[in-house]
Amino acid sequence: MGDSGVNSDKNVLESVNAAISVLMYVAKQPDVRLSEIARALSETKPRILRMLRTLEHRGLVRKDKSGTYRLGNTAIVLGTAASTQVDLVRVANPILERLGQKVNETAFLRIIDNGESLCIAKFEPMRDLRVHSLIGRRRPLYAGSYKLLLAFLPPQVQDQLIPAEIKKFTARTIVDRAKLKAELQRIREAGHCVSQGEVSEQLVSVAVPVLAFDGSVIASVNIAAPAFRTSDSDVQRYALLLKDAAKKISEGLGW
Amino acid sequence: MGDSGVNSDKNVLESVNAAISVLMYVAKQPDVRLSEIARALSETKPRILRMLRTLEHRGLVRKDKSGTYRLGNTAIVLGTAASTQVDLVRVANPILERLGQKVNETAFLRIIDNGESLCIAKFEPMRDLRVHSLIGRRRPLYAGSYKLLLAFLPPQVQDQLIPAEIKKFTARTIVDRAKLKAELQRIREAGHCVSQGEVSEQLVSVAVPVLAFDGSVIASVNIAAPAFRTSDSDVQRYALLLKDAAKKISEGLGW
DNA sequence: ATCTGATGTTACAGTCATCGTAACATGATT
DNA sequence: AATCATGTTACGATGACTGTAACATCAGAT
Repeated sequence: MGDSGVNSDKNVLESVNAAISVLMYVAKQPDVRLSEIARALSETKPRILRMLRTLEHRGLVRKDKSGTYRLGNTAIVLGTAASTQVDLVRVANPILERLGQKVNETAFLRIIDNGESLCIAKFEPMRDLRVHSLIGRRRPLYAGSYKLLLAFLPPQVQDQLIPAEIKKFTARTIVDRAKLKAELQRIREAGHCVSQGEVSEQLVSVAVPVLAFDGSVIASVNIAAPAFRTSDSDVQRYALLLKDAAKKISEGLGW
Repeated sequence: MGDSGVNSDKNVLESVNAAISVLMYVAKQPDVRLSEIARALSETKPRILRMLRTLEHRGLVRKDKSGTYRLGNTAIVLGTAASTQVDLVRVANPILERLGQKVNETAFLRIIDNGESLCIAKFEPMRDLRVHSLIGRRRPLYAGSYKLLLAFLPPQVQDQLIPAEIKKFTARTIVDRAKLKAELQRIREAGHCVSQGEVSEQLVSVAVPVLAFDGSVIASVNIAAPAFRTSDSDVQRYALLLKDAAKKISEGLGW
């Protein structure tokens, strides 16, 4: 694995790395105080102060009058530039939007990042009751429809990524390792994944793989919807629409 | 002014600051090589390498197979979080969109950042010929409709921000200092600013101030359009619509 | 009003992370 | 081959960064 240790990666500048941690903490917890950051990251206050000053100097964070910090203008500039530079997101966004509009439910895109499932693009429909989704949210790879990404990895990598202790989100969460592996096999054969309340009781989620130019799975497109308004035929329809969307994204990536 | 020097700000971590420079360079110049960054920033290659490795380790940049760097997934997460945290952008975006849809032209939001005009939100209509706009683009404060922000600053601050040598973008650019100051006075009285080809020959741009809760000017809303399809009455209409949009944004900020 | 326990801030001296040099590796172009 | 780019590794010197300690400021409690 190479980077199995705590602070293993070589050639990483410690102070820069720590500053990024501060930045990401502010991203996750807006309107946070210096002391809270120091506590959460187990750092000293002077160090955090110096880092916040540096980040503020560049506009990445902004200090409010009340003394709390939140992200600043430079973070917006950065994110906008990133959206145009990360092919996957740039290509997927309009396709996700059309898909989501069509089914009038939440659609999103997930990738594997650091052994977790990470949401990097989304669409939410304009209706009162809808599934909330959040870019940047991380989820375990073994749960619900997130497991689709796991299913298309080599078995030995799967084994490494499935933890010894599987967290039981709901009564339907698959906690048995053997059952999970069998389910992964089934997903690979079916080419899509359906989760009926495995992570949240009342939610149904369908996922489908997005292929890169070389045929490898690089992401998943998902639709998530409240169970009460999602019939079996809806699920079937979603799977088909998702496969179509995934194909379009793949093509957009230069398949 | 306190921070008038070149590298004046105290308590700024040099290595973190330099790493941010690398990050922002990648944001501006996608698919850039290590050597080019080192050259552009006048740094040594090993230093840039260490910084890129650190940024890559956190997913802020991504190294392509060809050895070039571009922004990574974490930058997207960061930017999305920033959009929801920066009040001005969050509030302005939907209002900008409605405004832009209505006039079927490009609308954007600008603030003063580091003595320049910085674009932090935009809307572009879906039509073949439209004004291109870019979040993160910086423009001089004295030119075209960008000067609206300058107009509402105290006179002595204006004097500091107007450079000795004014760059002549077009034949219509106001290069005379006295004329510029007179124009700023006129803008303040009128409450809006019209630029007819002062920055780009064929463009008309109208701008209006956005007030913060305390009545200070914190941003400008602009509409930019090709001159040939923009009549004087259009300009008048834009000014009114802009004032309406600016008022809505101010209210959204808790005016 | 005084005390208490937070907060953010400054200063400083030690040391370790960070730096640049130099040497090497790799690949493209002549 | 030879040249001139590129990216990479190693290592010793040094100064940027660190934590400690002391101070400042504020809120709440007594």
